[in-house]
Amino acid sequence: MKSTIKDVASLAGVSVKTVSRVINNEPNVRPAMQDKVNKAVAELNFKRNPLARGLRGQNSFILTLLYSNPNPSYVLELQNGAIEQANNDGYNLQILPCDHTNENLIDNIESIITHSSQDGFLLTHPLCDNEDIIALLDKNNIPFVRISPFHQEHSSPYVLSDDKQAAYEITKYLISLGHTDIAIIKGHPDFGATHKRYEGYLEAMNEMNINVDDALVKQGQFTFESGEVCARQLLTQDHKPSAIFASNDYMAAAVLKIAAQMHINIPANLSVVGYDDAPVSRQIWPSLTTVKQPIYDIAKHAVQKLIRHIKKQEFDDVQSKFQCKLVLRNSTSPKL
Amino acid sequence: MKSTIKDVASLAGVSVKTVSRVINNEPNVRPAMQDKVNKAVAELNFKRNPLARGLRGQNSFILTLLYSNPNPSYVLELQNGAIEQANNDGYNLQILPCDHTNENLIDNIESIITHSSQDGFLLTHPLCDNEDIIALLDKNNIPFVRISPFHQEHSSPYVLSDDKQAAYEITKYLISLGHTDIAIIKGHPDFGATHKRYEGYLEAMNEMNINVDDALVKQGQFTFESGEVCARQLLTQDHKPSAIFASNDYMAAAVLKIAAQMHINIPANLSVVGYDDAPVSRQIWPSLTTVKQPIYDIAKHAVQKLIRHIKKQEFDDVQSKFQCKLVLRNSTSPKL
DNA sequence: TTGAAAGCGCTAACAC
DNA sequence: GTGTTAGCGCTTTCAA
Repeated sequence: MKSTIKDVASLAGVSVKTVSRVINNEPNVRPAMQDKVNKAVAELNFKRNPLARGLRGQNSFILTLLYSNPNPSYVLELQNGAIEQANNDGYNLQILPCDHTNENLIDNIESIITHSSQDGFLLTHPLCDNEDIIALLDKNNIPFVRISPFHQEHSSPYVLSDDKQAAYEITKYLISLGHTDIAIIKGHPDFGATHKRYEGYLEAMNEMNINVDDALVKQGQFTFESGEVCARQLLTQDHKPSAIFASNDYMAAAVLKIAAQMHINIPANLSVVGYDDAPVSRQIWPSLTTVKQPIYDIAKHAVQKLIRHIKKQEFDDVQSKFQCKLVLRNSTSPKL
Repeated sequence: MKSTIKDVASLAGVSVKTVSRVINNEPNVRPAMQDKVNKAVAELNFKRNPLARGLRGQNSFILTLLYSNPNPSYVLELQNGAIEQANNDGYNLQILPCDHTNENLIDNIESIITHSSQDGFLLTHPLCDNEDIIALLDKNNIPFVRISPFHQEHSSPYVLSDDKQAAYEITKYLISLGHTDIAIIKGHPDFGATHKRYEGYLEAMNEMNINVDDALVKQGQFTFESGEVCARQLLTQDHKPSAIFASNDYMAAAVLKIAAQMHINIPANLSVVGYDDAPVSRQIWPSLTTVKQPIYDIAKHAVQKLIRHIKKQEFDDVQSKFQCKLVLRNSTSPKL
């Protein structure tokens, strides 16, 4: 049977409180006592009952990861990093998928936070830019950490990857290959990443004094289908690009499809870059030059930040910024 | 503040036990009482504290989804279905990723089940064919439902999709297009699905009296890279196939890559089919003819089965089998 | 530095 | 049909 704190106490010949002190690393316990308790804990293979702990104390040691994101590999990497770190720190992670376009979103979330007990929230974009959600968490005094927010006014801590810088670099890379007619397919306007990536693109173009023709800027939605539409426009209009920066890999894959249908050789006659290093970027031919965000590390760090925030212990910067990595593959080549 | 059962009791002017009876739908409460309690519950927006409930009762209302699977879209669909159904039935779902190749797998799982409280496990393949895990759960008397097991001897309930039938159908489809030199790239031998899909292929070939040349049967690993290796062999050896059945979409995508490099036109000169309806099957050109498993429904059903199993209430079949759907896209065409 | 006792919110057991 | 009481395993007073 499962051992309880009482079992440990009687085996060690001390009071339950002393056991509690030892397992919680509280001060004021003599080393001799600690040894006795630790031995008993080991012998009985004792672990605290998290339910009882949560019921008694004011914290449940449950962290909630709230997301609304159609990118499975992104979400899974986020989950894995967050679970890893949470477990390391003695927390459980509750996974909470939701749909940011759902009308009842706020009500759903409210029902969850009012009637279960989580110590904190991890909010991914685009949810972390939703003012109603933020207001709700603030109202209920629930600590949260935002992952990749676009708006950064709020005083809560956040973690992000330097999307603008990465977009700048990948655009510079295309320019370094000799391209000047570089089109961009933007992402969904609700996502902060969309704007940051566009800014990085613009900065690189401006810095190199390359004029950005409006006709080379297309509004996508981050979906494969939107990528197809934009690619078809770009490759049939008067001003045709020699390189296309798609704001994610799904849309970049769509460019490859349209190019194949039009018998445009990639990368010989058209260079294409994506963003995210999604599985498809490796599963397609030519494989995509793209940008890899350190999602796993971001998630781990966000959990650490959240726990610090919950414990109000150490001082921590409000912002943590992670650098992305360019991944050079086969969809780009020097301009002929 | 959060309301408790006591608040409800005093507002309704009844005892806590009566409130407990009402919120748990127990019998022997007069309608008038029920009304009073329900009104108070609504007014206070009361919800049970799951921690207290779990601590007191012998069940925690936590179900654990244990998986070890490199396919993000599969895992996420599974999660979503399971979460949906669990929440509907008043359970929480704990997500537990693990690595089936990890040496300490059993110890890790044992540490989890010994010292936290879950009412039941959902086991996906290949974990559900791991005898050590099954023995561990049996030893601890934890109910579990297996998802897509290969070995079906164990008496615990399981849910699966009819992989053999789907593989049979997609092979028949290729045959119906006039193909006879149909190669198969098998999946990782540790996965039950690998064998079922191979069986379905063999059955279709045998039924149509088509001899299966060993040279057309390649051992893959479900990875893109293994698909590349097999495709290169198939397309360079003496006996070249006119159609290839890859046991999943990743490997099918790899076939497309190798074919592109060898300037083999798909589907005109080579038909390719995959399995799983993974995102890549839509993000690649030509898009893949493949098989869609009803993963979401399988997950929901598995949760229902698990809850019934936990409650030992209704009789339920040990096996639930779901049919897959052929998805016809652009990677297949009649043999020239 | 240590321990006894109370109680978190709920449900099971038992009384009425 | 309804209420009282005990106690799940733990941590938090507060006293020693």
